[in-house]
Amino acid sequence: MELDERKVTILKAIIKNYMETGEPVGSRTISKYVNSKWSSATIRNEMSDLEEMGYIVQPHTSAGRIPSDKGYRFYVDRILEEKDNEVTEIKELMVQRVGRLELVLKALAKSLASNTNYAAMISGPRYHRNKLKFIQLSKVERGRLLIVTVVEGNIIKNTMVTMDEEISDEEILNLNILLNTNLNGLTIEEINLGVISRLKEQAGAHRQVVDLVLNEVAAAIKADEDDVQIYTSGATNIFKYPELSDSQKARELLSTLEHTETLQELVNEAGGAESETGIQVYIGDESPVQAMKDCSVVTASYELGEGLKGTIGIIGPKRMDYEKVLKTLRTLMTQLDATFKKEER
Amino acid sequence: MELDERKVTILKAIIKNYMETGEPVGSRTISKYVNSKWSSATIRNEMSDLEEMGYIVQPHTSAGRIPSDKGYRFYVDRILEEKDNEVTEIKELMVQRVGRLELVLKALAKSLASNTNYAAMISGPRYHRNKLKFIQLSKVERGRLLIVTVVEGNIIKNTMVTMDEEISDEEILNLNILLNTNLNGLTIEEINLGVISRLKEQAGAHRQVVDLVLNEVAAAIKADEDDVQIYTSGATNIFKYPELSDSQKARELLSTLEHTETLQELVNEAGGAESETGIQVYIGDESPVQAMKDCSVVTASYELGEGLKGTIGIIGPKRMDYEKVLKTLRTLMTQLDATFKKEER
DNA sequence: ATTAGCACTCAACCAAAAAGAGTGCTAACA
DNA sequence: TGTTAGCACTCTTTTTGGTTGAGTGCTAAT
Repeated sequence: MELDERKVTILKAIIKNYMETGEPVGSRTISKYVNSKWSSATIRNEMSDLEEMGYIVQPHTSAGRIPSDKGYRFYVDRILEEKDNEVTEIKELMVQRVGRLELVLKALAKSLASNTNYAAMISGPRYHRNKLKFIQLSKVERGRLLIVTVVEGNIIKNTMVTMDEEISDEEILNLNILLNTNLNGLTIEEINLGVISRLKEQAGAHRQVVDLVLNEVAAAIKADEDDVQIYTSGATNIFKYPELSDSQKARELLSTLEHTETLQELVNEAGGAESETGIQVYIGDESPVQAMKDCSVVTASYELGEGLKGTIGIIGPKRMDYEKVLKTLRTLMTQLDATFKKEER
Repeated sequence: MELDERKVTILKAIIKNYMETGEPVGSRTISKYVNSKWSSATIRNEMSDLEEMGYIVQPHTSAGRIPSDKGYRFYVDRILEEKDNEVTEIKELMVQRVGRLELVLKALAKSLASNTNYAAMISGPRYHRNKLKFIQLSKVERGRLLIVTVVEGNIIKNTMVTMDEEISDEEILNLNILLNTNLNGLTIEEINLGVISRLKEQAGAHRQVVDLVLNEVAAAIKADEDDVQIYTSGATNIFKYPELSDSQKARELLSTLEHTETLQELVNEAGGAESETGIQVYIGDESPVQAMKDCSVVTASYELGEGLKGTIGIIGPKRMDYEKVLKTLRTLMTQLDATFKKEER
């Protein structure tokens, strides 16, 4: 059977209507919806075909139809593409203080969630393979050393360590120079035994401190690789959609959103499967996260400077307003890119 | 009417039983519960009295009784006090890396939530009136300056700024010395015009940089005063308690837990009303947050070093296991104190 | 003062009935 | 031949009414 123009029109109408109401839609409704060009009986016939072709389903015999995953997929793949991508301005993003990445991400998630009325998720950049850009030791007080590490992408880590050994300001200065000249531009993997022993040699009396510092730096970065920070917002938005808000489903979903380990998978998947635009749409079972099989998930990966990547996700009902979400994400990507590029020089 | 011993026994039994089952408890149940000393009829009479006195209520005419807020209050105030405060060991806290306060707090919230099966909330320390301990400027690359600020309590802030002006390593060294000697030990409020102009004078050619730095430091600290970070965990635990998990209530509660602004009030209140132990119990309407009127909230304030205070909260059903929660919090306080004191030297 | 007993209340449960929404099919129509 | 009106049918949802059982309040006996 072929998907002729009328079928497409009707399918479109069904999906659109269902997205608005969340209720199964019947033939009469559609008949009125598409300007009474066809009677409900005709629509019924067409619907019957569409069901046979797998684009829509009936929750039960005497109910209207709702789009199947395949239906949504069709909608996303074909119908949305036709539209021109007029870029609407997203509400001015609160990206002012880029030094404080954490806050920016949180704010971003929040703004996304309240803009779309879905749940939003955003992962901090993954740290992997990043080059050390700058190390700074400072003596904050007797026996306490502050280690500041900056890697490419301007991500800053602080670690405070306590030392037994006493160390003078001048010695710290020298250590700083030593560390920076030897380590800058290296990735963690590249700081191997050879580099370390050379460092220690040059450190002279303070090889212990060097040891300590290297450990801490490694640990700080390591810890972050394991658990990339993930921020969520608007989780409770799902209560706005009756089909998701029965106790059982809601609980499962919210749980998943709370436990970032599971979201991690989503991030990995999204970061891995490179689509052209960096935007991925998972409908129902397509989602890598089982708990979201009744939802749709749209992910986008953003980039901040030298290959540092993070992921943004919108989680909502299958009948989410794909058009708006995609538009929003696209705009956001553009803005983020612009912001970070400017910041980067 | 007086609350004689028998009434207390019965009230206690009602509360305890209700806390276990979550169902209204009837006279027969209690009759058996307290070792058949009194018949159900007697219990009924007593219950009738207790209801009149406001300690228990009937959800509807032919149901058992459940404790009222007043009933719980009685339980918390009187009955728990009697128990000896044997301190049980809390599961070993993951407080290893105190440099990264954020992670510690998150982990703490998580552990609390999973230990108690209620929702947990923890606020970072409030920043107010804290003395600057250390400032460090570093040139990360051409035209980019990293400002690291440490205040008492070892809370570290980073800010990255971009400068037009070029500045040499040596000049930065001097600026560092200048800033530290002039600002150390001062609170933000104390850095007034006088201090600033003196600083600028001494800065010579680089008064612009000084300006920039001071602004950033002020902004960094200011921003934090406004929105103290609050971390929550185990929000979905509330689904474990049927009386809280109907869609409407759950939604409201979860929303509140998600929007930290409201929690802020809780933190302020808890921090303000100093009880002897620093632990506060809010039952139902007593809570400063309206959305929690069907819950009980237990807050505790902890201290980390020089007057830096934060708040921990447990949010659960009114029939929460007060004994366990209080015990857990008390132990936690002790451990936190110990940890931070050690860390502090 | 305590308790047994009984009448009464009310949520919860269940089944059956009615209502309503929507379909599929057939026959008529343009 | 494609479209449509109409009707019988299906299935969910809502309503209704009856039943059950837990639990109470009151009274009268102990």
